[in-house]
Amino acid sequence: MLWNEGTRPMRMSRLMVKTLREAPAEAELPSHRLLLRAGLIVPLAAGLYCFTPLGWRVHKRLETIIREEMDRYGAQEVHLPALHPLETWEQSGRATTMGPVLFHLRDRKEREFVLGPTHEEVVSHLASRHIQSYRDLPFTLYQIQTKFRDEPRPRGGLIRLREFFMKDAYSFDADWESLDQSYQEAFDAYVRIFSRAGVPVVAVEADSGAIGGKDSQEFVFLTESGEDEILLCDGCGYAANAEKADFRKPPAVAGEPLPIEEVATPGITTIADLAAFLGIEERQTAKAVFYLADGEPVFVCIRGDLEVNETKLRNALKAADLDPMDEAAVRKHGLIAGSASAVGLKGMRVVADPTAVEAPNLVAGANKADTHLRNVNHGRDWRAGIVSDIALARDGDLCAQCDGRLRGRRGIEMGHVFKLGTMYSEAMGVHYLDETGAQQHAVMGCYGIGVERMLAAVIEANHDDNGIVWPPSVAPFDVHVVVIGAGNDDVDSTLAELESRLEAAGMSALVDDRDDSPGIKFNDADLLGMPVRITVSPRALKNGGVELKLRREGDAEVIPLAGVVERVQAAQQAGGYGG
RNA sequence: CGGGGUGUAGCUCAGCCUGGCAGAGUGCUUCGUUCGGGACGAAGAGGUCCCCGGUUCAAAUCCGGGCACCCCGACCA
Repeated sequence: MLWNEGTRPMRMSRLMVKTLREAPAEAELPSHRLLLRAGLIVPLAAGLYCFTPLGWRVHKRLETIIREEMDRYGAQEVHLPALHPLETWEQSGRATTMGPVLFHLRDRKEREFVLGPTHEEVVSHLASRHIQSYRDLPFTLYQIQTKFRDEPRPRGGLIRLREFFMKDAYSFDADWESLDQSYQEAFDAYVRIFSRAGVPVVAVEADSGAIGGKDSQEFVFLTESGEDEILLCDGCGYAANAEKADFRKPPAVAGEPLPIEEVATPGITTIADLAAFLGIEERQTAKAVFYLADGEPVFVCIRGDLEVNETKLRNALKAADLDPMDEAAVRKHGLIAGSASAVGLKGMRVVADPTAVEAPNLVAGANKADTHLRNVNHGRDWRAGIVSDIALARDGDLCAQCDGRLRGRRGIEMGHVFKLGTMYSEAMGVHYLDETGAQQHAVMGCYGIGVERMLAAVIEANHDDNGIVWPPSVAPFDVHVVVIGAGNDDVDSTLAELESRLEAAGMSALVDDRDDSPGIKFNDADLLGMPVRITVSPRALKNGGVELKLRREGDAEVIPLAGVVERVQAAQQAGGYGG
């Protein structure tokens, strides 16, 4: 649990760190500001940071927690190359689907390589060399390794990097039932990892993409500054990424189909205006949205009171790429934005949400300006090529599973567990012979955790106005010793005694021996955030010992030197993060 | 890639509009006084004013182009 047992306490005067009184202007997130102010990281370029000794110690402790929990359930650590031949990515087809995020390079013989953004292909290659029989399954491999992604927008300090450490694990099973168990083991390990590291997370259902796959869950750290929209039911435990979230849609206004008729709607181009103008509800209208799916025009229709979920739409279309049409494309395909409908539409695919198909007598566009149609009915007036749930769940919507309501929250994805299935084992040739001698593809799962992102979240979740408040499990040092009055014989001898006691107990300590004022030292101690602060000073000695203060609590107390180790241990236990 | 913002001392920023000695705070060095919550005095060091080009007697300042960084959206751990 303590990798640095027996090491001498680190002297602040020797530690390669410089705290900053003010954070650089570009840093906005608390974690970003504190990482820079405490000198844990130093920027090199957008999305690239150097870790200082202090920052790297935290990184290593997080890695240790991850390794222990992965090893605990039998996952086996490996190391895979970060440099991959381009052919490996062509073999899976992801050289094109992941195209823009891949960093490309060539060797001296002009052979093309990429820097690995993830390792499904390579681990599949490795596994394929081993797996021959069902007797070789199941197993889970993992590594903690650098990933490279040419992100469109690195951001938030350690939140979104171009080079980062990921703990990525891959399970190989003979069938889906066995995968369920491997998946559950990984899931349980993740719960323990985040709990130990002091990162509160919620597991939410996530989109598994158009590439097949089955269950997929994300471990999300809830924070206003998060980039993901999460929906949580206030009634049952349902939690899902907005991309995936299911909800109960309001019922349609019932009625027998009436004859279609044109109505003049001068200047009306939005659903809200249309409903107000005609004195009807938004759910009595049909909303039209236009997309380009892999370059092909797609007409999308949904009931007017709902929004389109682009992830669900992409999946329904099995499209790799989906973008809303810009004005030029809208014109090019002869669509009238604000007055469009699928009635009489030709030359493009039509995708509809069931709500637009089931509701009778909707008001839809007439495909000419300032005009709409009343009483449009699916089947009679238009027909969708694809009918699929493409509605976006929003804050306040009804839960699909209980009578509760969904609440929208923001969050950052810390980890992802995903039942991949056989996509990669088919592409990369990972197969085995079953009991009957038939060739089968291994069923895979993959499980990722972003280490730096987790570090940032630890700080987001554990800080106050004065600085970081490390959970004992990941603090760079167990104890921060502030020395006041160095040169005084009693202070010097007490410090020496304290240091040897801490060392003997296997506790790591940072000793602020700098020739600075007490105020500077106390403020730095708060900023750096070690769980326990011990002050050695003439005043404390006069009061019978050294002063001990917990970072997460306000008051200090003087205790005899002999009681220090015991108190520090108690504080570590009380931290609530099983070390 | 679209939109917005910023670039001047290690850090935070002023100066730019209205062209004319490159500045403040903080940090750093030295000396002295201090010594329990970012002390005080004195003396110093520190600059490609993001880059390239243009205008001008003269450019941090005006004009053109480029780059970098940050923030918001489409993607991910």
